[in-house]
Amino acid sequence: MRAPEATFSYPYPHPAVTADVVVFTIRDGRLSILLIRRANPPYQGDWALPGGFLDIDEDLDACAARELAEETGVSGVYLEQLYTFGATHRDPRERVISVTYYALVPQDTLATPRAASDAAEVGWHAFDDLPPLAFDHTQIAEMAHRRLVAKLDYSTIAFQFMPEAFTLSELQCVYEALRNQPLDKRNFRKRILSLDLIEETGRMRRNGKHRPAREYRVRHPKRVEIIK
Amino acid sequence: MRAPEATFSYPYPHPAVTADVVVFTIRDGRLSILLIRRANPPYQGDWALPGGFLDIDEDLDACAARELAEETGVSGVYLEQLYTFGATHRDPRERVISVTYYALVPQDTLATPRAASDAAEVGWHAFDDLPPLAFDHTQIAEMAHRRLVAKLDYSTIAFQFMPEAFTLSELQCVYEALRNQPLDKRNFRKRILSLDLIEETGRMRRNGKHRPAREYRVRHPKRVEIIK
DNA sequence: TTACTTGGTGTACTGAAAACACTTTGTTAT
DNA sequence: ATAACAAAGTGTTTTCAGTACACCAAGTAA
Repeated sequence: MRAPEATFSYPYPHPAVTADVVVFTIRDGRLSILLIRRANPPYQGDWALPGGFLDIDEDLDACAARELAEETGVSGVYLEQLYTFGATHRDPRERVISVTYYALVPQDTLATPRAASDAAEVGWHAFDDLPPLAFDHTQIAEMAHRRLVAKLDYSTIAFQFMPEAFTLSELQCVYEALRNQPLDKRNFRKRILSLDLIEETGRMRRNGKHRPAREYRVRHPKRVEIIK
Repeated sequence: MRAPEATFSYPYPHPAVTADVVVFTIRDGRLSILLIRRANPPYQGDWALPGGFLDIDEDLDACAARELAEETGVSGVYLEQLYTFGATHRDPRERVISVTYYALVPQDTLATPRAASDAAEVGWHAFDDLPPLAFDHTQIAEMAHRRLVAKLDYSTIAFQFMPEAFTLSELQCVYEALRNQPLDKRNFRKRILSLDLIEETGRMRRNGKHRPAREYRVRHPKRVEIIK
């Protein structure tokens, strides 16, 4: 812990730098993001994106991953830099530059995330029904959403939402939730299988009172590729 | 001017923030970028991207535009945020976060850019024959190039390289320089004209000892649109 | 055994991109 | 004047990927 009376001086004014993360998942067939309720001013009691200040000897990506792990317990997930927000008065305390990231976590990890550090509460919120957010976080979440939807069409990013084993119907539900429109089952399966990026596990999944479905796994789970 | 003995103190260490810009143009049919030779340490005498420190009451975009104008005299061009680089020791002086941008300027603006401020020299360099660059600027330039090439396929970004009036052959040369491969003339013209984004000026261009070409202009020069 | 629910499969149509060669119009040299 | 040259300009056919579309299979539960 740093002594509170220590100060750090520079010949020119320096902004503070934070990393903030938009964590997406699919819950109950709806695209959702993870929010924390702020325990302290400013915007005390409001919902906000998880994130926090950059340590002076820490890489930006590491800061985003650390804040994500500290505030949600998630690690090892897909994390990508989104954009850097730096409007002069976006934080009332001091000049703050926010380097933002977005993360994709598999369905049903973290059914009930625990509150930690400076969060009074943590919870999933359906993206199409977000509460008002602190700072410029609504704008950040919207940009992350646009990027995610755009990447659906030319990358394999959607696989990052899938658990280790899944069925083609489950994968189709993810695509439908993200694009917000139904897809033809035969065309969808043809297209996905032709990418040759998933393979059968050999097991079957019994999901209800009907015919069981084949289980698949992603061949290279960590990799997000550009396609076409 | 700020008094040199003034200092600015914070209870936690703060990084410095810069904006650096990769300025692209097409010169003699080759994709080129604008570099400055550093007048001061570190990396004194080396080539580097134009850029500089963020003023504490200045937006990030404004900083990039200001540095671009100060060091090259260019303004009013297409400028887009690229990525933020913040590896811990990318600058030997102190922790520096670089918010990078890329800019596209029309062919033949700035045939001979003038050196200014902390640049000993300014010059265009063909992208496929760059000198070693200071800091992590080679990495930044390569990322800007990947982004530019990717955007060719799904946006109208290439028009930003064109002067007010141009011929279809000139436009095709730009696409060929960026993709580094020849294109079919008939298919190219059909595709470009079907976008309905350019119109004839009514004038003809005499470019040599052969048939003159129709001149075109962009309908909405400032706008970069996503297509398809 | 029947009704129900989701899993799983193939073909025909449509529209966009790719391949491809010759005529036109101006300039310059003889 | 005319012939040689150089880049401008112009349509059709082929190919491939995306879309539309309907029925049988396999398990569960009453």
